[in-house]
Amino acid sequence: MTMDTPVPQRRGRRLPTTEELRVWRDYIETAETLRQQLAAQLQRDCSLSPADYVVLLALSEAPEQRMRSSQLADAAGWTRSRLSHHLARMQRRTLIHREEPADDSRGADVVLTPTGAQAFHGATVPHLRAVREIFVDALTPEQLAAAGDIAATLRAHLGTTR
Amino acid sequence: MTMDTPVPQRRGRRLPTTEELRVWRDYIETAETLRQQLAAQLQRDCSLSPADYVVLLALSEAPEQRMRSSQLADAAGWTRSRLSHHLARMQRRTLIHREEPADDSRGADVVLTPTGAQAFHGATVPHLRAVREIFVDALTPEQLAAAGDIAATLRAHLGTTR
DNA sequence: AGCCGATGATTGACACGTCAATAACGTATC
DNA sequence: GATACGTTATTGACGTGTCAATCATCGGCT
Repeated sequence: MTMDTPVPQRRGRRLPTTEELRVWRDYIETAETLRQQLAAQLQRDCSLSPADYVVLLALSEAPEQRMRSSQLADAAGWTRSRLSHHLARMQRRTLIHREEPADDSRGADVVLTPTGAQAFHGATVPHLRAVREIFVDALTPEQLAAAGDIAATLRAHLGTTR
Repeated sequence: MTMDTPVPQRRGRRLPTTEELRVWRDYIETAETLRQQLAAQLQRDCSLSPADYVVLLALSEAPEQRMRSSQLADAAGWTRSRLSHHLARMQRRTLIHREEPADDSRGADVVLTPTGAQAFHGATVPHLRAVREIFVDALTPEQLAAAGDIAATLRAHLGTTR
């Protein structure tokens, strides 16, 4: 995209160098491309979005394949709002349905339907295979370890600055 | 650190191990979190989205601060459709406007407005600073180099499989 | 009992992105 | 110069995500 960039540096190295910026863009755009590829594969082969997959995975592993809405939100690291919207869409496709629990009728129990369970089981192997092909197989064991290390470091750093 | 894999593996190591899967999730979720943090910062401080920033950057660097729609799409790595929608939104906010070029009136020239130029100039320093704080400063020079290397490897691998 | 603040979830408006269809224009070919 | 084809860009429908507002319920307190 940019070959050289006379970016205003100086004053105590406040801003990234062009090389640092290049790495940043490579990092973020590559991750985005991978996410996108995986999503396309999952959609094409299984008619599921990555978000669908996350929900179905969590429910599949849950006792009785049901879960409180708020627990699901925490498990996925999602906003309640986001989850609510997404569950509405999934319910339209009968992948899940919602029940009012006996103990606290503010909450909602999200339950995996047979359709949802079937969709998930059909999706898991192709999805994992795609992860292997697109990510794991591309990297040497050393690179893989480094990738894990970098992600952990970035996460830890996020915790300190926020 | 852990070398064993208590997951249904075997049959020619077709699927990722749990460790590989953990790294994958860390990788993709961390990138997503960073993207999200940067977007929030840019929105809060400058009322711009990352997509706005990409467009404004490209136009700022273009001769006469104008560019063919298709070139812009290529530069950003976007679909024409995506660009079209986004330009419509940006035009509503008077960050850019469109003109019909003389030579080929199928095309559209996208032009930076004064408002757009001002928004970009106000955004660039805070944005670059945020990139430094959230990404560059978190990593050692070795990790940064490794991140660049990994991204390049993944990109190269994508090229071969697609 | 009645109020009140906290909690769990939903909703509406809007930004963003994808896909498929379409419109408008250029270009070659006969 | 009319037809056919490829290119450039836009549009509409829809899925997805965010933010702020809302609704209903729970639980404690007086």
